[in-house]
Amino acid sequence: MTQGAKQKVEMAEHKFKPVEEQLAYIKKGVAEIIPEPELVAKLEASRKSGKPLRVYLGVDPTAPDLHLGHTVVLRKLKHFQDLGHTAVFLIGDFSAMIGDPTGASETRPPLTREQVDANAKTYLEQVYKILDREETEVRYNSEWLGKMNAEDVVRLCSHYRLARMLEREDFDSRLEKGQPISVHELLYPLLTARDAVELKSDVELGATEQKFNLLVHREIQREYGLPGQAILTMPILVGLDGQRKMSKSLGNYVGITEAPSEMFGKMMSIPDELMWSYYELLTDRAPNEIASLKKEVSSGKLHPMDAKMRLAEEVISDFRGQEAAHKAAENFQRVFRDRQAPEEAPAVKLPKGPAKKLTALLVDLKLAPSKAEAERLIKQKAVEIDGGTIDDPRKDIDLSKPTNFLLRAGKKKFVRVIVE
RNA sequence: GGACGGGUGGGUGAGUGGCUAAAACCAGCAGACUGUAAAUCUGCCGCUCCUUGCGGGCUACGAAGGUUCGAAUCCUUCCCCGUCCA
Repeated sequence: MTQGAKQKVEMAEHKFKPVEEQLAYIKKGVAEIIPEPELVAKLEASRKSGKPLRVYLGVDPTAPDLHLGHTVVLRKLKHFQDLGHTAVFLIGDFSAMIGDPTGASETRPPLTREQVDANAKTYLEQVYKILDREETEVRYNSEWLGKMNAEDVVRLCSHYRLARMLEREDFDSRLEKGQPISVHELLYPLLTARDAVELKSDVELGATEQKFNLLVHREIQREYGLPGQAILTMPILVGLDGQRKMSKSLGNYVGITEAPSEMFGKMMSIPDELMWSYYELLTDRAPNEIASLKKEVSSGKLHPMDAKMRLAEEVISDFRGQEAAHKAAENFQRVFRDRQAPEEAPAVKLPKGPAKKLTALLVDLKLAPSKAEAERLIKQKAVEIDGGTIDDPRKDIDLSKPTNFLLRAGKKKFVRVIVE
């Protein structure tokens, strides 16, 4: 062995942590590794050769904002990045126009090019709150999918069988229930498999509901003469209702661009039991740390509310910084624990003008979606001005002279109204 | 291409001429209780106007027309979905 080659091997040995150590880090919070021995072998090979693994996560930019549910898998990708592997963030700008049928009980309306582009842009900015901007390889699947011609598509499709495709649960159950399935939906897993082929990935990450797609990707990679990627799935993050998966359409989500105090309030509203899975999937606390926290709570040493507040503060500081998170925590204490007015309610300046109906004012300030709803809120004693309940739906608010009051609608919504 | 079944509010789903802004359930919202948790209980849950009344107007049962004093309900055409046959 030459001097140089020897040196190279030594360097390689030091580039990655021992496989066992890596594996322990990788496994935290993971739902399933398919197949685990293969992942271990890949890690070993990479350590030996000094070549990082290519680990990718594909995301369809179907909505402009990320929520905590999305971050679970992103955090796992970040873990690989921390270990020195190559994180590939794939934006499914092409596949988003088909729409992933996963978990869908009906065909999704396809997105337009414009929507997809706009979403992709805001996605990336948010993704960098978790991933290292410099170290992340960002790819768009239109790069290759957009170039495929009919022949390429036919070829690709010939690698998979209909019966296999229909095995997947959402197709099967839709078929069973007599619900429509469009042919283009069958294409989704195949086209995204093309991504795995192009990226020559060693590992692909996804939520458990993506398992079927990821497995197809692995098989197709082999059909194209590549070693099949290992698959790593993460559990679905349960939403605020404690029942269903966190999703925007269900409204049980915490967006990562939301105001810290908003995020805080939402996090606090999760069922107690749920906080442990949030700890596991949304923080970097070690499993044994979480276990001991849990023990403290069940023994009565730690109040569940305090444990939850700690969680909320930790998660929020990941996205908004420690200071903002801490402020949100203080604000929460003040408003809900001590039942005082928030220190900083969003202030709205109104022009001087004639008296206005309270119902109209509530709508103007977006505290109610319609006047009918505003009237209901008032009748239900949900509206307060400077701490005093208003129950007269016909009340007029005098805006003809300078004034300043705190308007509350419901538990969470406050606005400071200022007329100068 | 043919035969049959179907399209109702955010969801499931009742309703076959007026009593239906449309049952019931779920979701959602508000209040009580609390730890803004959960559970529970109570109320609300299309929009709008005012004289806030078991008030008036408007919009709504795939779409457009029609019958009728009156249509989610009947008729015509169209669109969409499913099942079976080819």
